[in-house]
Amino acid sequence: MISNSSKYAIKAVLFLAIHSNEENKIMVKDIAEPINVPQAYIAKLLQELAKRKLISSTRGPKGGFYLSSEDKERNVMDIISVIDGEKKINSCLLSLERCNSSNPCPIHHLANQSRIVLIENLKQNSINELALDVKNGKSKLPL
Amino acid sequence: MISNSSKYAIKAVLFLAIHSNEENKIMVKDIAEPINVPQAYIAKLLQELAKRKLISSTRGPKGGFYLSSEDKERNVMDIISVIDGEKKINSCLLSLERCNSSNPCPIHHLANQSRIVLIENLKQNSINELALDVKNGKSKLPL
DNA sequence: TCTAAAATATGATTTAAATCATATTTAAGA
DNA sequence: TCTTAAATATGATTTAAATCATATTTTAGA
Repeated sequence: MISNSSKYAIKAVLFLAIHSNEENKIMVKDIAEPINVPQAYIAKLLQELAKRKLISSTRGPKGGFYLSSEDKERNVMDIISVIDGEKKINSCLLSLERCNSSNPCPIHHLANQSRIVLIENLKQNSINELALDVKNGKSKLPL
Repeated sequence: MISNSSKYAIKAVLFLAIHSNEENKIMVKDIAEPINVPQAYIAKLLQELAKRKLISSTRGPKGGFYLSSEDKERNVMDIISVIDGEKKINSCLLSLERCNSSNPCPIHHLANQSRIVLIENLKQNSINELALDVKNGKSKLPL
């Protein structure tokens, strides 16, 4: 339903939201360890996120990754969509191609509503709001 | 969150609920095709389900798999628990070991309630009830 | 303009899940 | 009791996801 890669990407973006800004960029090697993801792996994901404009980066000395203020207005579903694609999270619990509300599989009504709620919730808060929750003690690190 | 194996197992059990009973057992080869799962793969899963007493089977000529009336009182979560284990579906969306309501990760409150609802729903209906829904046209095949 | 430090691009390797193959055991029926 | 048809047990292979490795490009600062 959600890949490991997406989970790692979400962790990395949240980490950047909490610790970075335009003036304070962070290098891959300083991201990997605190979020418990192998460095070479998170590097690849960060590159993908940067290419797809969900995070920002600059090369060279003093370079690194960070979130611009626009980046911080994104939400968690944006990240999942980029890494996993829309199809994966939107698919029926049994991965049936034809299943939908007018042609429901035998467990459609057990699973569908909660998935819709989940997706809605994942769109509800901006990355910035989630980072503020951490700063206000409403939610906790480490990732 | 839910493995392919669990999805296949659920499909097989629902198929048996709809088409089998003590007097009418079904062979692996007659299950695989209608539920769109490779035969050797579903065979292994059915064997596991039988060993764990979620479905019934007899060997030899006229043998096959079927659901006893007790088997039909099981629910979908029972199947997931046997195939994937409890941990997988109960884990935090970010797979954080420490995340829980009193120590919530940054997206805990976005994801937790819908997961609880999903699990509750998957326990709510017996396999028999789900099969009746199909017979009454409330839900549809194929799987 | 040179050097070093960073991301980027690309592809190789590893691992776990999914899939396949087959010898063994059990039970029905001739 | 023999044969055959079924599940069972076991392990091998394949595939996709996860992970690792490295040459290239860009940029800051000397």
